[in-house]
Amino acid sequence: MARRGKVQLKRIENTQSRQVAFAKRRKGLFKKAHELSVLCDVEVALVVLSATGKAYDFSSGNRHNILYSYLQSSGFALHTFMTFIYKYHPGCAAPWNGSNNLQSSHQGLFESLNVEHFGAIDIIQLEQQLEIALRHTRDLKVIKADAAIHWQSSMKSASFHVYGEAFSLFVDSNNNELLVSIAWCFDKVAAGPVSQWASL
Amino acid sequence: MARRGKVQLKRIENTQSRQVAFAKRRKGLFKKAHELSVLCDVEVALVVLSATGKAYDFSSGNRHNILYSYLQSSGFALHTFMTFIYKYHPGCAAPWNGSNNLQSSHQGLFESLNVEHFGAIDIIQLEQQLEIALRHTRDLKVIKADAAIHWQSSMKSASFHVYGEAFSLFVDSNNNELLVSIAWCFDKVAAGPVSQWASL
DNA sequence: TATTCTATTATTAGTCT
DNA sequence: AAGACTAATAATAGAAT
Repeated sequence: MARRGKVQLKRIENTQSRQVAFAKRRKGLFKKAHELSVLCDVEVALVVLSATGKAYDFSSGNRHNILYSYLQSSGFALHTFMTFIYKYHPGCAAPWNGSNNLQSSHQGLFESLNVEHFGAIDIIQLEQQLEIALRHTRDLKVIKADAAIHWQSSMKSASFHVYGEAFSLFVDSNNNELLVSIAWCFDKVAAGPVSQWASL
Repeated sequence: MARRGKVQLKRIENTQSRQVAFAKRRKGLFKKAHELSVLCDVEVALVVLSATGKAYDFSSGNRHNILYSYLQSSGFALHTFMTFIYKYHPGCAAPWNGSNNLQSSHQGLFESLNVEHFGAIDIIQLEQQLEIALRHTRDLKVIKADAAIHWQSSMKSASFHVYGEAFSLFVDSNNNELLVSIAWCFDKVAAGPVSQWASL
C-alpha cells in the first residue's frame, strides 16, 4: 500500500525511514534545482549537509554562478593560507578526509593546486581544515615566514610579501619619509620620518 | 485546460511563461528545501539568483549551517574591506540597494556593523558591491591610507596597520637585522640586514 | 504583475524484493 | 542497502481573472 495521509512537517523519528527519505528527497530536490536553473535560465547554488557531515552540492554550471563567484573571490585568501600553512606547518594541514576531488588534487605540492577545479564543497571543507590548522598554528606560535626583504639599492627601496601581497618600503625623496606601500596601491599606506628610523 | 504533455528540460523561450514558471518553481524548490531540512534533520543552504540579479536564499535555521559558517568565516576579510573602502572612498560604497537587513544596519558608521546579523545574501551582495567599489578605487589610484607609522624609540620598533592587521618593523638585537612581523605571529615574517637599510 | 483553477504530470511513503 | 512497485499526495502548465 502507499502512504495513508499527507506527511507531517516534522523530523522523521525512525532512523531508517529518515535515511531513506533523505536519499529520495535529496535526489528530488537536486532535480528540481537543476530544472529551475535550466527552464528559467537562472543561477542556483545548493548545499546539503547530512547529519553525518557528508556534503552534497549543486550549482548551475556556468562561471557566473553566485556561489561559485563567491568562493572564487575568496580563492586568493584561500590559496595564500594554503601555501603559508603547508609550507610552515605541514603536519597541521595533513588530514584531508574530504571529497574525492580534494584528495586527488592533493598530490603533495600545494603550490600547484588549482582552486578553480574544486567544487564548492571542496573549498568549504578545505577552508575549514585550514582554519583549524591556522588556529592550532597560531596557538603554537611556530609560524615562520623566511621570505627575505629584497633590497634594491638603485631604487632606494625594499620589498617583501605578506598574505600574498607585495609590500614596499621606500624613502620619499621630497620629504625624506620612510613609506610603506602595497603593490596595487600607488600611494603610501603608512609613513614615518627617516630621521627617527635612522636613529634606531 | 492543463498541460498537454511532460515538460521539456530546456529554457522556456516565452519571457512571460518563463517568469511565471520561475516564481512558481522557485517557491516549490524552497518548500522542498525546507521540508528536507526538517523531515531529515539536515542542513540545507540554497541560493537562487534571477536573470535580473535579484537574489533569493534559504538556509536551515541554526548557526551550524555550512553556508552561514562559511560566510561567517570570511567576515574578517569583509569587515576589513568595508572599513578600508568606506573610510577612504565613501562614495564608491554608497549605493546599497540590497536587502532590508543591510539597509537597516547601514546607519552611517561601518565600524559598528556586525556582520553576524546579516543573512547570507546580504553578505554576498555586500561583498559584490565592495568588489566593484574596490576595483573602481584601484583604477582611480586614489586610495590613501593616512595611518602613520608609529615609532616607539624605547622599543626600537615601529608599527603600522594594513588590511586590519598590525605590522611591526623592529631591529633584532642579536644579528642586527630589520624584521617585519604581524601582530599574531611571534616570529619574523620578513627580514633584511639593517646595514643595507641604513645606507639608503 | 499576482492569484486562482484544474487537468495532468511528478514525487514519494510504505511495501516488497 | 539499493532498487522496483504503486497508491496516494504534491506540484505545476496553461488558462482565466
